[in-house]
Amino acid sequence: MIPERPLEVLKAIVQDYIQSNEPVGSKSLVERHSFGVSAATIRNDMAILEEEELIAAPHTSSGRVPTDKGYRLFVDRLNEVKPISNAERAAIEGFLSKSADLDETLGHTARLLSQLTNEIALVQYPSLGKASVRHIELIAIDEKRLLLMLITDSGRIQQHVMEITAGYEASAVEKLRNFFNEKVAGKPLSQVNKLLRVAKDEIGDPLQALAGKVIPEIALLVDANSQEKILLAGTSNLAKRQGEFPGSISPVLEAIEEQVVLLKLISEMQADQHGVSLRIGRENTVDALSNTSVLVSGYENQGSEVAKVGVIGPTRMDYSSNIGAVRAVARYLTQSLGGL
Amino acid sequence: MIPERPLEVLKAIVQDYIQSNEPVGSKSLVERHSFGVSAATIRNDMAILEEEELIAAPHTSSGRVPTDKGYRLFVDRLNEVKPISNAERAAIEGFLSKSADLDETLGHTARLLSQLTNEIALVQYPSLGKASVRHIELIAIDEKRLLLMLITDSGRIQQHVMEITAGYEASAVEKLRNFFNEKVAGKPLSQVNKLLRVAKDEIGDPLQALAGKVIPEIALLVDANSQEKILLAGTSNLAKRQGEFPGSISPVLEAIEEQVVLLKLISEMQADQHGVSLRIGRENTVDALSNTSVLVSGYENQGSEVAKVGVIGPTRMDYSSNIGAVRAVARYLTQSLGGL
DNA sequence: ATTGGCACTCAGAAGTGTTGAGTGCTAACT
DNA sequence: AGTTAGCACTCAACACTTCTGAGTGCCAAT
Repeated sequence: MIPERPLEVLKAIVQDYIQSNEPVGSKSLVERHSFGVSAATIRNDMAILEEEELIAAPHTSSGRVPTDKGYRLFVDRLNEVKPISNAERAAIEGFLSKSADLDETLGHTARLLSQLTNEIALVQYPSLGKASVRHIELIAIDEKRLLLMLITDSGRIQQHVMEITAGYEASAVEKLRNFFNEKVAGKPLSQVNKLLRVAKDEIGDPLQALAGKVIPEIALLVDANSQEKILLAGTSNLAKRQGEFPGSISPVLEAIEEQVVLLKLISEMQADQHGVSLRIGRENTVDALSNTSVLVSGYENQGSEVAKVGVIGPTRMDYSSNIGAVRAVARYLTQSLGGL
Repeated sequence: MIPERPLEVLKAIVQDYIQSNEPVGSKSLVERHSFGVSAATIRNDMAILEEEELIAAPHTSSGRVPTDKGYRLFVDRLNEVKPISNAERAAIEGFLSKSADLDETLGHTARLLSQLTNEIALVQYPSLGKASVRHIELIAIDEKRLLLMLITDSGRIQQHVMEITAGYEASAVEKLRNFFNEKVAGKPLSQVNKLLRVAKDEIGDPLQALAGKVIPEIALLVDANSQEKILLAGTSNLAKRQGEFPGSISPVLEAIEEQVVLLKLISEMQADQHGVSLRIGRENTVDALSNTSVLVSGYENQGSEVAKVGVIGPTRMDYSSNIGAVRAVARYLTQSLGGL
């Protein structure tokens, strides 16, 4: 077991390093914190920490830098989550309350979170899961075009304009709409395609042709809905803060633009006691992300967790603030979705 | 007047410099191009060019680099626009043909252009201008929520979900919709708010209350439509290519994220003989952009130019390819909008 | 257990050659 | 006239060295 003071020292090292991005030495530590002991004593404590591989020296006889393991211990045992400020709270509430539908809400959330943390924000689209159809709408825009809308109970509204070569009756559209809604409203998305295919044969002859054209388009909307997808925001933060990154940032950018990899990664992550889940450095199975930490929290809709929201940044990110921000945003997002 | 060969030399310098990002010297010039004369002669030509401030030396006795003026002459008189490749054409067509509504189309366009050029792409939303209402739609989602849609003849579809505290009749919604469309369909957006406000008083009593709630929300949609707005894509290209930029890139990022500045800048730009408009380096009135070139082309809707699309990159961008790409994308965008 | 003292280490800054790509100029050549 | 070879000159970039200071590890004294 590691005694108390060395742990305090670790905490101080992490904090100083996050702030300065410079390896921190015993002397500057005693200057900036009041341990009530001398630098030499701190050095002894640091020797213990190094023994435990919680800190490491970039080169012989330089200051120390926390290892992934060090950050991990810091986050799990030493770190108090900093609650977001009132100004931030106001920003979140103001931002999210303005959003009308799902796409807008998620887009706002991503941008908001990236501004709050100065990191890259990610927002996963709610998975198909138990989502079901609330409503299907068909609108005749003009003689040759039909607007299709699919509204799910998760609040997502999707639309698609389709061309109709042959003309059609205005009343036909309305009949078709009612017919579709009768069949699929309230049904889970996963069943819609099958239901519609079956329904097609039941339909009366004057509508049959039109229905044949519309149904595949609805299927496309449903598929687009079930596609797992991640929204990113603030990638330009990376460019701005590039000096804080060891090595090049291009591989990082490439990795996070690779949706599949990212989806796999965050789907593996399960919330811990803070209500968030964190992968530090090499804990990420993705090689290009070995210098970054990924921090996510789940958000809910209809009472069950549907997807994740979080940030990606250098391992030396400000965990206190970021955990607070991600947690708060996830909470407000859940709340905001409840109202859609 | 500058004689022919020196101009050829300038052309070669620009091309080599764009390719290598290194100051180019007389010797490497004769090696890579066949001028049929010796390096010494080229040096004499370069002296002329330097006299004219078309090229400059970053430091005494190093290779030369084109000045803004040099790029300008190159683009105006020496440069043949490289037509886009078949593969690129296919990519554009494939990409844009898939888009359903305006937002989607513009989003795709921005991403496409940034991929095509490896620069930051910008797409300006069509200005209100002569756009008019094609259709207003009201859809009852459930007892307490109403979905508002505004479809303009520029193909833009906007939606907003509003909460209704008091209940309402299903038929009332339909009546209201018909009423609204009667009043404003086909009318210019700029008149919609006024028309609706007047119409409100004409409406029968059972609908009055509901109309009173809906009309302000429609006004919001109209306003959102008239707001000038720019879409950016590929800002992470900057991070990847950062070595090609002199100095830091942060100010550049900040400048282009400042929509107002950017809007002012591109609204000043008028197409030249290539069908595109180009500001090179300090020709941009914005200080932070003195090392970048802004290249835009107008795109049309309903036969009149509505807004601009283009790229931002280092002054040493590949003008040949980029002009081709921007032009092509603008043309396809116009075409694609015609079909909405 | 803590501390002052001290020898030791090493990255980074500052200073010192060396090299080579590149220039500008002149005198000779066509 | 325009072109060219030749040559002295410049200077960024690189390699190499020296210097410095923040930092360590260890030990003997408290």
